This record gives sequence, structure tokens and C-alpha cells, in this order.
Amino acid sequence: MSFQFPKINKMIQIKDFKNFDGKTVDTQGWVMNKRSGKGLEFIILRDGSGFAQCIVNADDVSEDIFNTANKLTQESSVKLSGKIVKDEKQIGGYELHVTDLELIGTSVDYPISNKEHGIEFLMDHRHLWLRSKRQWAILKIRNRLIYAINTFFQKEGFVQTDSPIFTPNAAEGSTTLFSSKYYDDDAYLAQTGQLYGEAMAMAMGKIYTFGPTFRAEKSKTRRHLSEFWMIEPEMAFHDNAMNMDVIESFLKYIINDVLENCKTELELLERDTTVFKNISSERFPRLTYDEAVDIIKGKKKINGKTSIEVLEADLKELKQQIEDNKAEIKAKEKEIAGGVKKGKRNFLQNRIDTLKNDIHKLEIKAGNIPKWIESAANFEYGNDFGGSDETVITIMFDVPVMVYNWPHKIKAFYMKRDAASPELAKGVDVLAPEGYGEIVGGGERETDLNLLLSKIEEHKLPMKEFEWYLDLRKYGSVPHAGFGLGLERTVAWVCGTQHIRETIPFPRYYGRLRP
RNA sequence: UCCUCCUUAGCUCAGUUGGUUAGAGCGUCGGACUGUUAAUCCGCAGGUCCUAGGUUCAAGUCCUAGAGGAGGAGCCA
Repeated sequence: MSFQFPKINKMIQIKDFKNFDGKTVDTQGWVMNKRSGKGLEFIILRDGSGFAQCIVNADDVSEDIFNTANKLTQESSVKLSGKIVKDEKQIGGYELHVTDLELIGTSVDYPISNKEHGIEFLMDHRHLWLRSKRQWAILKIRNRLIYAINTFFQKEGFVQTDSPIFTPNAAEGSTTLFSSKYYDDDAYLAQTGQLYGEAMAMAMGKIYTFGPTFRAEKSKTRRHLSEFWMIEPEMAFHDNAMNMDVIESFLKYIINDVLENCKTELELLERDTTVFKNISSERFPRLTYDEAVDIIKGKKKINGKTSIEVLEADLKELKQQIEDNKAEIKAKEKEIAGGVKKGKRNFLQNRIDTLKNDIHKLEIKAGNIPKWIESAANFEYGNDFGGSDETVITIMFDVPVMVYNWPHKIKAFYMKRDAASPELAKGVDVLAPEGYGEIVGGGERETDLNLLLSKIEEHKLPMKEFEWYLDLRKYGSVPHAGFGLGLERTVAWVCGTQHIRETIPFPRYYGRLRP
């Protein structure tokens, strides 16, 4: 039995233009941009499925229609009829030669132009910013990642079971939570579904949750959101080594799926996909916390180099790049001073602005490296890694790095202690390359009831709220493990975005609640 | 909570040791142009220089306080 989507209307979507070469079709969408020549209007149409240039020629349409086309403004909505013609120069490879045009909705003084805007302005207009090409590409990739994540787990026999969002207490202690009211009780928005995931894994074997999580950390960095989506698989009868195997094949699967199915979007984002070239073939490095610390402190060589040497080489390269950019600016400025036509001058000035911007970014980077070297050298064994420490580790490799066997003191109460070395807990963090930070955190869960009891006391957590959780250890407890993947950090890494706030339609972060 | 930087036209920004009537590009609007790719060319309009106070003959520029924003630290996915 096959299912057929109902034929609701005869409108052809832009993504399907390739199937109608030479045919006359009806389509509808919004005007992204318009260029005019005498007797010619070039409309860049978007309909959510893609982008296409539509040409209105005064010879082909009535005077009324041509005038309507001539008056179209950015983001007005239109219904078009026309012939689909192949043109290699176009984004989708096809353009529409318009024979009929109908204005659906007007648009006056649309605030977002094709020129650059500052982040605050764009965020205030997030509801409209979503219409831009770049945001379209990011949301398409986000969508594909979600699809790939679900496909991977469903194929592997995981059951999707969701955890509650209202919770009576903090699951992990440390983090600040958003408080709320639940009838007459105090409640908090969930920071993780972890504990509930364990209960569901004891019922279903292998499960995953996929939902929003909330953290009231006053973090203003490119890696933080107050509301973000997390995928948390939990597997009965798995230890941490098996957990790491799952994480690695999972990441390989979803990255490959996006690379294969989002070529247009990645191209539009100008994402350098060569950074992913070793993802499928190379085994992700698995470092113990101790080994990672040695790398940070420059005691351990990778490919014959210490982290300090790599950082110093990077710094030298950055400085050279800054010098090169400065030289190019000088040359361009000289050219402008010599007198050139307006078009050429704009072009040169634009290039100069880009270079200046780059220099600014490079200088910030170059300024950071000595700080990183210093903070790496002073790293104290037993501490958690800071942002710079993570970067130092990941620059040594071109694939994600797994760090496991952490000091138990800096990890959550439910993490399993290593029987061989009691100071360590069997947790694992996965660090994404290029400074995108920790995308996965997970580990094996403690099964020893007494250890759990003492840990809950140690963390000063309310024992009463954990009684149901401790039941899981009383009735047929088994070794189990799981992890959490931050969706937005993963999207940011895949897309190569500067900031995580572009990776979710309406971001919530410290200082931003609307739109 | 702490550190650094920013706030000038609708947008992105420049504005010299404080000195006449505050500038540019883009966008809008009007015009030219029959294949444009952020089109190009010509023209018009557009300002509470974040707010309050202070120094000064004179403040966009200096000082103090406040508001808003960006980046980072800590914390984290």
C-alpha cells in the first residue's frame, strides 16, 4: 500500500522547476529582490523551497502586468505564470519567463535590505530575518540534522520517549534553573531529561528523548543559549566503551547525511566542507582526561608536535595574514587615490572594508593565543576544561575528540565511578573541531546504591526527590549508559556559523526574550 | 558576578589636538538604460550625534552617572 499526498493545488514549487523544463507553470512566492532594465524586470522569487529568477519582459505581457511588476517591492507576495527555461547562471539552474503576474500582498518599507546589518537589528527583526537566504540554509540544515538523528536511532531500534519539562528539582545541582509555579508547588524547567531517560531505558531497552532544555546561566558567549534542544539516548546493558562506539557512529551518520543532502545549503553558507573530509574514514581520538591534560600542558606530542608548538605556529601564521591584509589595503587605497570610476571604487572600498574586518578578527585571535598558552600552562589537574582548553585540544586533530575518565568530583552525582581508579568517573565529552566546543556529554551511570546515596548527600540534593530514581537500582539494575547531544551546537558546527543564536528560529539567551 | 569595547540618517559606518551650516556608502523615492546577478548611471529627501548632568567663549568630540548592545571569563550542551 502506498500513500499519496493529496493534490491540493496546481502550483509548482521552485525546487521542482527542474522537472518542468520548457513547460508553462503556475507558481507563487515572495519577491526577494528586483532589478530593472528598460522593458525588463528581474524578480528574484523565493517560496521556501528554493530561489529562482523570474523575468518579466514588456513584449510578453500586457502593459498593466508590466506596470505591476515594475512597482513590486521587496517581500511583496505574488502569483506567477510562465515558462521554465534552463539557465546555467542561476542558483537552481532554471528561470521563469513570466506570462502572467498577480499581486497577492503588498510590502511597504521592508526593513531588512540585502546589505549588511548589525546583530542587534537583525535579532529585533528575527521574525523577518528568517526569510533571508542564509537563515533559510541554516534552518534547512537544522531540519535535515533532526531527520538524520531520528532516522539513525529508529533504524537502530531506539524508542523515542520524552521526558517531562516541569521538574520539582535540579537533576544535576550546579546549574541555575528557571523557576516556575506548578499549581501550588514550586517547579523548575528541566535542564536535562537524563534521570527520566534511565527509567525509560529500564522499560524499553534503548530509548532517546528529543526536547527543549532550559538553563538560566548568565552566559553571553557564542556557544550559549538559555533554551536549547537536546537529544538524549539511554541504553540498558551498555558500558562507557560501548557508549563511545555509539556516539562515534551516530556523529558520523548524521554529518554524512547532511553533507550528502544539503549541498546547496552548505554552498550558500560558503561552508568549507573539507574540514569534514576525514569524519567517516578516521577513528575519533579517544583520550583519557589525563592524556588530554598532558596535551593542554604541552607534555604530550601529537603528530610530532606539542600543543604549544602548534599554537605558536598558528600565531605566526595569523600575524603574517594580518601583514598581508594590511599590504593589500594599502595597495587598494593607493589605487583609489589615483582616481577610478565609481563602480570600481565601490568594489575596492568594499574589499578594503572586508580586509579591515578580517584584520580585526585576526587580531582578536592573535591576542587570544598567548592567553591560551598561558592558561594551558597553568592548567591545574582536576579542573574542568575551559573554552580555551577545549580549543587547544581540538586544534591538534581534524575530527571530533572524545575525552573520557574524568575526575568524579567535577561530574554529576549519577556518573559511574571507575572500579580500577576510584578518583575517576566513566564520563565522556565530545569536543567539536574549530572551537565549537562540547557537543556531546555522557557516560555510564552509577549502579551502586550506596555510592549514589552518599553522592546525593555530598551534592546536598533533596533525597526525597530521588527516591523514585533510586528504585531503578533496587529492581533489576543493569549497567547502562547514555549521552546528550546539543542540537544547536551541532548545527553551528556543521554550518560554520559565527554564533549559535542563528541556529534556532527564535533564540532565547541572556538578554533576549522577544520576538 | 567580573573584565574589555560600542551607541552619529531607515541600515552599516567615518568624523583629526574641542572650532563655521555633521559626512559617505547602501536602502527609500524620482529619472535613464532590453540580460541584470548585492546590476549600473544621474538626482531628491532623510539627523533628539543613546539619556541626564557637568567643564568651556565653544562639546558628536572632554568628565560623571544611567540605559541599551557586543565580545570574553566563570558555568555549561
